[in-house]
Amino acid sequence: MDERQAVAAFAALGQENRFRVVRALVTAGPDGLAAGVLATEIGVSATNLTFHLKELSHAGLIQSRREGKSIIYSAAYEGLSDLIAFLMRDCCQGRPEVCAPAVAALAACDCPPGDLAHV
Amino acid sequence: MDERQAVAAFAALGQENRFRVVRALVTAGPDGLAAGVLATEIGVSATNLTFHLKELSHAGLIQSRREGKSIIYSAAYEGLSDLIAFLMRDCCQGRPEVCAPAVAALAACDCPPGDLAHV
DNA sequence: TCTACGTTTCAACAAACATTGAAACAATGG
DNA sequence: CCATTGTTTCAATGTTTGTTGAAACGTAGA
Repeated sequence: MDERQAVAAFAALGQENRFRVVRALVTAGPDGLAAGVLATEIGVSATNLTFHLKELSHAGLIQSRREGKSIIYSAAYEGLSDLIAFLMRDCCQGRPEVCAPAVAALAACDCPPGDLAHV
Repeated sequence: MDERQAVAAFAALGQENRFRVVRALVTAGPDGLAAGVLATEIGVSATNLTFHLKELSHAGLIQSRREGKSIIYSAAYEGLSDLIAFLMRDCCQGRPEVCAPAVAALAACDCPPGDLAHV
């Protein structure tokens, strides 16, 4: 991930409705959510949602697939983790004041302990 | 850090010039950089820089102090690490696909090894 | 106190973004 | 094949954001 992509991703997340979309999709997991469901969940019109979804998709933070009449959106885990990684790489710069607290956040994360055994 | 603050921080970082300011200030360390130095380094007018600095300051990502004629800006490490922590907390949600790669980034970070011993 | 320097404020403008409603498109079931 | 449901496209609009130049402010040195 280069600077341009990172800035685009930050811009995508820097909008309330889009941020909520991402959160909803991450929470939903790999199965994702249909556009219509998302629209009601976020409380935004279908038209407007489409606009934001395109924005997020372009930023590489979400992806979509068709399933019957519905279009199912889901979080792009790779894009999200790339962003976290980029932010940490870019901001740590040899300063534990920045990245050490992130480690604490990691501990608070709900991931199954075994999956992080290699830490 | 709540959702509103996080979104504001993302929006602040979602602009090329502001992103570069933050990177320059993190790189500069706690001593920070004078506004004028930043302006030439980023390649932006003093007026415009002030605009972006206010934005970043409002988002809690930088801080300033006066030193003689100059105003010295520096990174707000707490704000930055809060943001990383928030992103990880919010995005991991029990999914190691997201946070495990962040751990790898941590390993790549240049922090003095001893400071992360408690990981 | 006068002048120079570094920075910010202000007002104006252009560009980008978010939101809306109507219309079009794609897939399904009758 | 028609009607229905779910989603997107399009054009129009209001709002926010980024940029600019001139003017003002604060500090320091002569």
